[in-house]
Amino acid sequence: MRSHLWKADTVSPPPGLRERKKQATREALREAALRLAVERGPDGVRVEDIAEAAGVSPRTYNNYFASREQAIVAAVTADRETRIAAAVAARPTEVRLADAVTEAVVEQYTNTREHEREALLLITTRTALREAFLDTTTGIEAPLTAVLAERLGDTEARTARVLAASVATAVRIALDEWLQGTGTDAAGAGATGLLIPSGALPDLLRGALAPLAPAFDAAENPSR
Amino acid sequence: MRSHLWKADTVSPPPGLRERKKQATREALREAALRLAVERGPDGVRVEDIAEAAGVSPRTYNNYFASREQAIVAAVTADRETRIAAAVAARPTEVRLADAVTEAVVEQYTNTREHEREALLLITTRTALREAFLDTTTGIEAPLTAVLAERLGDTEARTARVLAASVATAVRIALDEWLQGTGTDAAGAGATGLLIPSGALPDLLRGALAPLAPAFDAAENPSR
DNA sequence: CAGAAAAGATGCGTGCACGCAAGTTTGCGT
DNA sequence: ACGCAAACTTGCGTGCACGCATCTTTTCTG
Repeated sequence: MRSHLWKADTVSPPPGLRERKKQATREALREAALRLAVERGPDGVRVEDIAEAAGVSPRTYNNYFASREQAIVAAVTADRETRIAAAVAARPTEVRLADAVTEAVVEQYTNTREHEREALLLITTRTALREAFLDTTTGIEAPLTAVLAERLGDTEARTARVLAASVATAVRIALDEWLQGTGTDAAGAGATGLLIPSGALPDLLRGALAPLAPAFDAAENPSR
Repeated sequence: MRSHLWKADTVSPPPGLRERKKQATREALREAALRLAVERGPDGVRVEDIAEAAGVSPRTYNNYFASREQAIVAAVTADRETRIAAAVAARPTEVRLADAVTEAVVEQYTNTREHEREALLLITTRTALREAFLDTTTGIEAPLTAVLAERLGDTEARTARVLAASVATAVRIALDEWLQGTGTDAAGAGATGLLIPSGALPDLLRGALAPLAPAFDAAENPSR
């Protein structure tokens, strides 16, 4: 149930009651996770607490999230992966694909709400939360693969998947460097006045994605 | 202790007694894990059993491996990641870097001993073991980054890391397709006479790594 | 409209997985 | 040779994380 199989086909019948209740439960869990983590500190929240706040049992919690950390970071990333794919799909086909992907990633990772900055600050203070946050980048692969396959042609399905997965891993590297720069547990924990310089993140993302541009160019124009 | 920080500098003083005992413990644990998994089936082995067979406590087991599955697959992969990096480093610098990496990967993933084939068959029967096996590809990044940085020049450290991580993720995709082709839990569990067609793996690996070749070429010859 | 099938929620039991503290072993410097 | 620091081992307690079985809710079909 946690593995969300994403399909490029966005025209689908309106979801039924069961599907709507599932989404509502998922959102309730991740909002509760983040709210409690911010209120009590990340160590003061147990799965039992989150489940109770969301009105479900701890067993149900584990049907949705495999760990405490996953729910907390889910509140931050909130479907960012599908938004990245949608942003790439929305760009005109004459835009260089490598540029389209890069700008979509930069756009989605810097349009942060105030609430999210607070959550990111929280995430930097714990190793398990940082790892879970970095792990969310794997969610970029499936939706982006679908968009790239459509753009490159279905015969390039393998290429689409490799390129999409490489984008995900480049994003992970950029975020890892970014979070390292904000201070690790040893330096960042308990530190006061620490701010996340989001101005640096676009440069890190562009720098991490740049080495992949030739691969995108070659896939887009195989005759060269 | 589980995160093994790999250094390209291979000339180092001979390890001390403590280091040798750590390595011996790690090897004892992974050999015990695999032996017990083969003897009793993967579901018949507990961490307590593995620890006892290796002569350490369960707590010590978790100092070395974060899960039951990690020890089992560690017996299969057995430092393959460092061997890949060493194989790339050993190739003459006039060999195209993309080719060097591809051939090193293919070589290290197909030189399998009979014992390993038995373990791979076991791995295909359980989802958790397959996921853990795929996760081992992340270990390719650090050693390969060091080799690529040396080859491309230290100013390209970021590029080296992105390319190495992309190789790791391409290998993961190839292995995922390969394991899917050998049958999933539904089809493979309990199936008799199922063989892993290792002849197909080189093609899958080459196919997965091919889209990254232009990125390697551009990094190797930036003036073009 | 009613019954069957599918999917979700939950309790229970089991096996972890990890932080912490205390004890032991190894390495290093004098 | 000895003392101290670093690293490792281990017991203990706590909070999971998951498989299984059972019950409930939603969807689908005749």
